[in-house]
Amino acid sequence: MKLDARTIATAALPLLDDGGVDGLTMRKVAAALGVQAPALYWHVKNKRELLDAMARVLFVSAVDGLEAPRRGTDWQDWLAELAGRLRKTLLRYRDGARVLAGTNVSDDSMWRVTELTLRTLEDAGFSARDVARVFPLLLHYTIGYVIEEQAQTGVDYPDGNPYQSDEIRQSVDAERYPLTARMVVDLFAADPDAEFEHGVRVILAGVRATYDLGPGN
Amino acid sequence: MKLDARTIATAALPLLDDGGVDGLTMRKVAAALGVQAPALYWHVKNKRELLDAMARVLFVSAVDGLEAPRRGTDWQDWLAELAGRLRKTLLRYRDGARVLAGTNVSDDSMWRVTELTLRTLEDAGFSARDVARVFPLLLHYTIGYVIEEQAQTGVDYPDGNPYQSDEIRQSVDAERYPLTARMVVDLFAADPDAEFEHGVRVILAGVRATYDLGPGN
DNA sequence: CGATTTCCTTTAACGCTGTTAAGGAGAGCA
DNA sequence: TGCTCTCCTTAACAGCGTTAAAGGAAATCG
Repeated sequence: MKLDARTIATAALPLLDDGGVDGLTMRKVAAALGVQAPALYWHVKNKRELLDAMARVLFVSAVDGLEAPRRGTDWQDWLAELAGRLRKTLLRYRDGARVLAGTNVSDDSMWRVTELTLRTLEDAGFSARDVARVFPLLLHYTIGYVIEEQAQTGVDYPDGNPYQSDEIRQSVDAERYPLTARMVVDLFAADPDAEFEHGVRVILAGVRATYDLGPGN
Repeated sequence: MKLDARTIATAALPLLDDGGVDGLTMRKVAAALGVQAPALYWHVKNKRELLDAMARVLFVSAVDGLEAPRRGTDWQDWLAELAGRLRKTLLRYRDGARVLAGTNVSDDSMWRVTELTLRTLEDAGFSARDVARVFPLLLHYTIGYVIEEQAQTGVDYPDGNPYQSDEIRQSVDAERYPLTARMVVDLFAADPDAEFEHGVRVILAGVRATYDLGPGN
């Protein structure tokens, strides 16, 4: 097999599923490729760069095949789908969001999807200034949401994950904090997909309400 | 000095500033307390638990002294201030957001501020169901934003931080992606405080637009 | 009072990590 | 043949989180 940063990163991603990002070692990655650990350093400067490459692969696969909104498609639906795609991709591997978070992804596909987004928003009538703020807003929310989401199922707690609903339920004093107690119950009963989508919709509603839309919208 | 999880965590936080969370070692923390590394394990089960304790200290100090909105204070201003406080606290130490992100903070003060938020929103006329969604929304955005923010100044890249504006500017093809090229320039010229505040305001506008407010609001 | 127990720390050591140094096998080319 | 370039190997290093075992100080007990 031909080795390069991208193939290494691609091989490394599934390894996240046992042990998460903390459990990912150069030796494991090398073994998965049938190679010794130092061999990786020919293609990748260090582990940080491997993680960057993994983040890139993740992002690219999230926006792969993404096209400009078809005529008649609402810009909000299009953005919601983009955020949903990104989330689904991050959820495919344990700690996916932590891998992407704060990583410098400067791939061509990154700029391609950014440009697509900006153009979509400009077409919808937003000013250039406003447009530049929407994409980061959605991105930050998505990453924050998924990090939290994956933390709930991810971390290996030897004796009882404290994210377990029962654990948390018991830790909040229902006498003093009745609203919180009820919220916690609701939160664990909620469908994460719907909850995320809902958050995106709220943000998009905020975008709509905040910015001046040009004539015709 | 009396040692316990909280004092250890408090001593550990400033150590984040050199090396970030990846450079934080039990031995360094121990040294800062004038003690040998294994001594920490009497007070803390493992490093994960130390990081949890650090996250708790961070969160507690963020909401310390927080009070319900004074009469006449808009609920939106109050929430914006809460988010701003959290951000400022996370920014005090390198990788502060990464430390907090996805950590299980089940401190009493966590529930106190949650209850405060919920009550504030209920007073503003929101339904219980809707109310439970606003707090996570702001939290996720804030964490996502600050992680990104700290990544830009945090990571040690030996030769040139690729988050540097010049680096990124050059990596985007201004011919094919003109809107993106302009956005990148704007993004680096922007004031991060204002940008964050703006994002919060958009979200709050979305909240206002999305949910039914009871009579009188 | 000495003996015992409890609490907290120490020293020593374990297996594992990321990473570097040095060298070798093979291809392409002179 | 011999040189060079590419890519992998083995060996080794310092440093990591963590555990085991022992020690010392202070409180408790008889």
